[in-house]
Amino acid sequence: MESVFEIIAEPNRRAILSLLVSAQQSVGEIERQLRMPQPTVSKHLRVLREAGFVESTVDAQRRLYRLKPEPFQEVDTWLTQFRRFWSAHVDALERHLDRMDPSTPEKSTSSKKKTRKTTRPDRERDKGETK
Amino acid sequence: MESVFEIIAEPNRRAILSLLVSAQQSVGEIERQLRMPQPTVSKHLRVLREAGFVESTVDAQRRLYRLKPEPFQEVDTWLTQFRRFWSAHVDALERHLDRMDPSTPEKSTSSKKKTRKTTRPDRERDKGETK
DNA sequence: TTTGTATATACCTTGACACGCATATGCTCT
DNA sequence: AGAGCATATGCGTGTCAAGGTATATACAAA
Repeated sequence: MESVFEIIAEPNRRAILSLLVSAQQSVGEIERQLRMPQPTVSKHLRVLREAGFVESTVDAQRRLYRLKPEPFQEVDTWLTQFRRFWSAHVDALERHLDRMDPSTPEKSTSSKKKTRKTTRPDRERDKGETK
Repeated sequence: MESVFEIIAEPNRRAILSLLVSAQQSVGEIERQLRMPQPTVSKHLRVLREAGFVESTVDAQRRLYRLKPEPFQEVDTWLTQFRRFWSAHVDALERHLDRMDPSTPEKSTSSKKKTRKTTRPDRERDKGETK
């Protein structure tokens, strides 16, 4: 189990991580909310723990798990190299939309500077290939 | 092969994607730069294409592959839910460092407002558990 | 100590990929 | 048409990880 990417490739693990965003949780709570058998939860938590995604503290018989930030930052760092690229694409799309915008009917590469957060997706994607 | 996360879990595929950031490449160029057998490259490209990470155009016998932005945005969107969390942690670390900063020796929750890009990692991580 | 609860681990089976190798398809040039 | 290059695909194999079931460990309460 090498990289952080293999860790988050597993849907159940992503579910666990999402659960832990709101607050720390015990194994039992995770088990109930996600409706998965306890050994499964424990195994995934072990993987997540060893990969540094979570850490746990002992509370009597319970173990409380919470998120750790580093691996997420690692993913984000990887993503960085593609950001320039995709924001360029977004800009291209934007120019294209500007061009067909009735409020700027002529050539104009647009004059209103929009403060764009390059980190956000511009639209949802639900074109085919879901299966 | 469901999610984008499974796609990028494969190291060779990530290598291919990184290669394509700089410019579009033919299969043969990828093959040579990454030193992997041609069928392997083609197979990974197929997966990447079907997942929407790349698209190709035909140039005689060559096929030129280039990146598509959408799947990366999808990963970025997923990461979003954890950003608040990890920037909170960075802030906590920051406050902690402030507290032991000789220039602000007393209580002070710091007064200098630093413009922080929450999207960047604050440090490298290479603590144990790599295996 | 016994019983109950919470969590971790061991063992087994199954399935999904990734790879190597061989081969097919497609295009170009002579 | 035939030779040669570029890319795709099919098949057999090995590996590894996920899930299920059973069991072990640890703590708590009686």
